[in-house]
Amino acid sequence: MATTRPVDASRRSGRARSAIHRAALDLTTEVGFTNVTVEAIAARAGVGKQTIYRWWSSKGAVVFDALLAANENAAGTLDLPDTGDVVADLRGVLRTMVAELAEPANDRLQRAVTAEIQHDRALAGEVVERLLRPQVDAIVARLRRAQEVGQLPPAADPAIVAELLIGPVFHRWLLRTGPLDPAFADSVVDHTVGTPGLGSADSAAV
Amino acid sequence: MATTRPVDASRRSGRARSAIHRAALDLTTEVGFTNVTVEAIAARAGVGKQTIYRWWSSKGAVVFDALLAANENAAGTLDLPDTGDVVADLRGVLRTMVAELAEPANDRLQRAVTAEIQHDRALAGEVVERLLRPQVDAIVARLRRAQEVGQLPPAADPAIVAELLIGPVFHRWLLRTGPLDPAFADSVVDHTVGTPGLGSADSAAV
Amino acid sequence: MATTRPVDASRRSGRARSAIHRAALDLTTEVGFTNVTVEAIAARAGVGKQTIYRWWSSKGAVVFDALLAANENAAGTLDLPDTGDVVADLRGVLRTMVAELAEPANDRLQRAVTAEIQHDRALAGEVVERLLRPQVDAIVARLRRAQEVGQLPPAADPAIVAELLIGPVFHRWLLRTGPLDPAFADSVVDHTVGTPGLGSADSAAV
Amino acid sequence: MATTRPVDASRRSGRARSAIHRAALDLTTEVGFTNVTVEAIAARAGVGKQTIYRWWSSKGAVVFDALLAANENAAGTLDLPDTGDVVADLRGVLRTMVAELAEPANDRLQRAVTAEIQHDRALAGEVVERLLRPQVDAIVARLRRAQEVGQLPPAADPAIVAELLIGPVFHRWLLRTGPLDPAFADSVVDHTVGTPGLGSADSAAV
DNA sequence: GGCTAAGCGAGACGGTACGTCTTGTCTTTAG
DNA sequence: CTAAAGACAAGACGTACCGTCTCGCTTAGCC
Repeated sequence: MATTRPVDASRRSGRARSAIHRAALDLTTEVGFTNVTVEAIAARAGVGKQTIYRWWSSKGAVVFDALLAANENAAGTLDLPDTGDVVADLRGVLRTMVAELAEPANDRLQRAVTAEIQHDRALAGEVVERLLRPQVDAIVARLRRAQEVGQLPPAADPAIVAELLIGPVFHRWLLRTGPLDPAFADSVVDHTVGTPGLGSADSAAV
Repeated sequence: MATTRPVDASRRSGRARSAIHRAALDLTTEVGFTNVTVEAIAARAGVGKQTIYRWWSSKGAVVFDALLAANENAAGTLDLPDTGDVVADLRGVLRTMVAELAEPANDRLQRAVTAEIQHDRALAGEVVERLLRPQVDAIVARLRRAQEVGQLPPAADPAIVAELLIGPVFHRWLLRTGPLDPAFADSVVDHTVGTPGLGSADSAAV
Repeated sequence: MATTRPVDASRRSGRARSAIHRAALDLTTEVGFTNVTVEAIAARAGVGKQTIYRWWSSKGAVVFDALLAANENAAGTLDLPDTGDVVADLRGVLRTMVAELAEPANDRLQRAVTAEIQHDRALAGEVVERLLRPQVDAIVARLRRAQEVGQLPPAADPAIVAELLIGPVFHRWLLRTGPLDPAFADSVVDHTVGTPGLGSADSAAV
Repeated sequence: MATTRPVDASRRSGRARSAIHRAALDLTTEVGFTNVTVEAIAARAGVGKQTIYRWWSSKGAVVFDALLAANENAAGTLDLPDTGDVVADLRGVLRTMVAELAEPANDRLQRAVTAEIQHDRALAGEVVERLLRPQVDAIVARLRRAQEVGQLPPAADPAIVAELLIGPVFHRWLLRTGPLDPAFADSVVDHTVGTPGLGSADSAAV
């Protein structure tokens, strides 16, 4: 060509970065995190291994960075719906959570993440802060509004209640202790914020 | 064990078996599951690698079998104390759970197990059935007794309530979303079976 | 056999012995000596490994014992034909030798033997004495008769001449330095005992 | 080298290559070819196993490549002395050959080579062409000069005569059919090119 | 004709080496 | 001058055999 374009190094490096992100995510869902190799990511991304090692410290770091980047882009709003009925709203939230975890690609990816952060505290912190925390905060906010309108006793700690909701779903999903379906989601919500008098036989007797 | 290949087990060397178990557990707590190698286990146990591969299919299988065997031996009774006060009893159970997870060696081992079973469904099933299930069942039994004496509303599903108790603890431990201390254990119990009227603002208002 | 350990041979199972012999020979021609394993011989013969190790000291010992036993059975007489024409007779001998070495199964087996005896002096001795020596002796005997009837100069050492005949054929076969065909066999005989005056230009000039 | 896999050799590390060559040769003479292992070569050379497997296909290939390289360096001239007396000259050649084969380190190495090339045709070809052929060619050249000056009958084929000289020495050495000493070397030369009339009793009678 | 010592088939055992794979660093080469 | 391509040292992988060692079970031969 007559006019050769000047090589823009910053743009090129961005190309490599996103190619690596894409390759990392694709490979993880295709063969599972354990079977992903740095070499495979480099090959798939059309990139030298050194280009990966220059910016990331390990396979884990690459894949999570990719995951976080993807999530951040797709983030959108995390405001929970507020129909005025906190039980109905939370049922919706937990049903969504259950549905997402049931989706195979998601399930695989989340399990890989959960497994991996068990031996990398730094990654763990980042994943929790950037993927999980926003979700929890949204629930806490919704619970606070419920408290304001008297749908939740003032004594209840919204932060604890949020964990009471998320914890069992997470537990059942991760350990497969039972079927993870909408019915379970509803049960958790009902036992936590829905059933009057669950807290004590006395109140039920009232 | 279920995780072993069904060869002729009658000729199996008990000496080798227990040496491998011990080596596997020791190494896992010493260097962490990820850094354990089959070769190291074999060397430490004074055993040929083939003797490991003859009876187990992977590093994971060895370590879990070791863990399960150790737990089975130490099992003893799983009956929860029944002081008549279900809230107090459950506080005790969760405080114990929290304390155990706080113990470094235990923490490491449990995290390794949890991470590993994410990519081995067979192991996952076994771990859940043999390590977790008994614990859950004991809590369910205790809850049922509470129901019989009117400390828990008849409408509550003891199985769900048990997960409401365990789930949040597990979640906070695994993801380190917050401090895992006795206070948190108490909070979970209180919000789940202790606080009258948590279930609804109405009942609290009564 | 000399290569076996002197246990109590009276109880020895003939069935096992011959099954091992057969398996050893078959496997050697099938996959080559290097790829034969004691375990494979045992399996093929339907025999425990210990039964082999009880009577032989190594894979080599088994295969050679098998080979020697087979040869001894098939031995018959080694008398060379004596048509009165020593050149014609030796051409026949060498042509036969060449033809046998050209036969693939034989070629493989002989090469395996030759390779193996390079690192087992005891086996080497036995192979030479029991497989090679009779052949050489037969040639020497024929040469002596030729000498008696004046077809070979009295000064020639029949033992040396025999090696002059066998050596080149063996050399060309083992190292594949050239085509091993009847023409070569004839050439060797002719240059050694056939061509008048090969020995010196003077005699040729006579 | 012909025994290597045709990867991109331009990037190859000369340091690794020669360290491997040296280690291979040293180990072979120290413990014998059979007891040499690729792992030991790698360890001794301070090299990863993969670096060996990247460029050679087997232990044999490494050792021979090392041997060939060493021989090529040390090659020098292969011109045989020409004193005018072909018998004396050839006696010298064969005595040298005998002496070299009698030297223990050499004996071990040559036997190992000879054994090994029995199950690797490619290696066999290379060894013959690069180690043996030059030697044979030198003898053939000397014989041709002898023919020109009438010390060898024109009818004799120098190539065959060369094999008549080398073959028996090789045969006796490899199979240990008898003492390999200078006397034998002389005998072979005398019976082949030295003794007038060995070819026929008639010429002797003249 | 029963006892007993052996040989037997089987195969687990502690080992060694195999040839492959991946890691993270270092080096070459082409654009 | 940079970055792809990929060689390198290291070391674990899971497999194949080694030669030794029990196991029960024939089976031979001496009492």
